[in-house]
Amino acid sequence: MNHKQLLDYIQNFVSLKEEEAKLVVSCFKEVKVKKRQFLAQPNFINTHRSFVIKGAFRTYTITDDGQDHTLQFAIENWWVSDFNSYLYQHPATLFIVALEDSTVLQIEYHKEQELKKASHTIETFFRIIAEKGLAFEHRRILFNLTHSAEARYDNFLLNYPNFVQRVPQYALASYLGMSTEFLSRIRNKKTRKKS
Amino acid sequence: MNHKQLLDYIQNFVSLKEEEAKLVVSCFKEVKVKKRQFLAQPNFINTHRSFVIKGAFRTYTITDDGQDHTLQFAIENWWVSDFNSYLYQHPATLFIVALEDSTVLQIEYHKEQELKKASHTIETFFRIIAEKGLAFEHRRILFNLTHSAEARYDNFLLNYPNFVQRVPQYALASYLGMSTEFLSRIRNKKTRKKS
DNA sequence: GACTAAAAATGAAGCAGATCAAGAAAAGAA
DNA sequence: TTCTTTTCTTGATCTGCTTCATTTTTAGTC
Repeated sequence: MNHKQLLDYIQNFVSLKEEEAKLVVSCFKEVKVKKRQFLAQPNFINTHRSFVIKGAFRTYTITDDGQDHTLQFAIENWWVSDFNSYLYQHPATLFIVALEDSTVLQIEYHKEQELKKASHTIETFFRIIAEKGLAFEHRRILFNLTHSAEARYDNFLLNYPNFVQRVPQYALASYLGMSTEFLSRIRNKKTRKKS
Repeated sequence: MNHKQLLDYIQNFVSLKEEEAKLVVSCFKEVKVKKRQFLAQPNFINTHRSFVIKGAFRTYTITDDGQDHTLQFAIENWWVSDFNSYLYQHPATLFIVALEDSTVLQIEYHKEQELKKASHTIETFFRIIAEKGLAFEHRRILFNLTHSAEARYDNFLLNYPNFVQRVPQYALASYLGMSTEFLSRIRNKKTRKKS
């Protein structure tokens, strides 16, 4: 049962009572997505947010000049959505695409509101993950402001070594704010050094 | 009474009962900070977070090569802290300096935990501001990834026209991820165009 | 109002990283 | 296995932005 994975994840942060756990489970429905399929697209509202059970996703936008920019990746036990679209229930600006055949658990926006209203503990859980997300993005912004392209790549490699193999290089480059070509050069320089 | 300003702010998001309002008020203490004084410094834990009643602050770091990078500004009705230090109660990496003579209301970390535990509504409030903060930083990261230095400045000007006068230009430049000189050139180009 | 210190402006030179173009390698599909 | 498409690599050239050095302007202080 895939809901166990979600409950385990939640219980890292808070302890749910029996009924709360049941309530949570009843609000999430399983969805399977094949590689290259989309979970969300610009102009459509993100009526759901998704918890990744298995697989990997990329959240990105395409600018007028055709350039591709990655805002986020998500693998097992991460959440994925166009968060601005979800939070404000406005049309999305981002694509969310599956990088592998994936399974997610989805909750509908209004169901989430009900959950948070019904249980102080669940409210606490959502507060905690929002705060952690915010702290994470602060670190990211600061690191991006203060480091070169190469240092950003090194840092990513250090923090998410397992991630790198699962993500196409052009996507990683655009996440780190550099061109595919430049990331290719950085990598090439490193492998030459090592050997 | 300055606590009214805080309560009004909170009640934009949730409705507090009489006792909850009193409880909140009892947890915040007023602190005055003169221009150029520090609210926080690297290596010290942010034991408090601050709600700005009056004045302006800048949150920044200085890299080994002496460069100054601004993570955040805060004016009236904004929160200010080294959020990673506050959330995890770890030593800070950021300076927080007053850009003007300022007044803040401070809450101690453990008091905030108690507040959130004591009241579902207050928990909801903190969840909401964390979510809004997260959505904001997502927009910021995406905009930074997808736009040139000049466009980033234009966007800031558009969204925070009143802010620009209160913030030194070198600080704004470092917030927007460009050198002071380059921002100067951008501005100069614009004023020449207009006249 | 004169003096001092901090911030902003300006020119010249340099560079990190982008762009363009073309080929090589890898992954999917039939 | 072959064919097709996508991804990655590599070289050549270009540019947005930085850095450095100096001057001008603004703000703060006695």
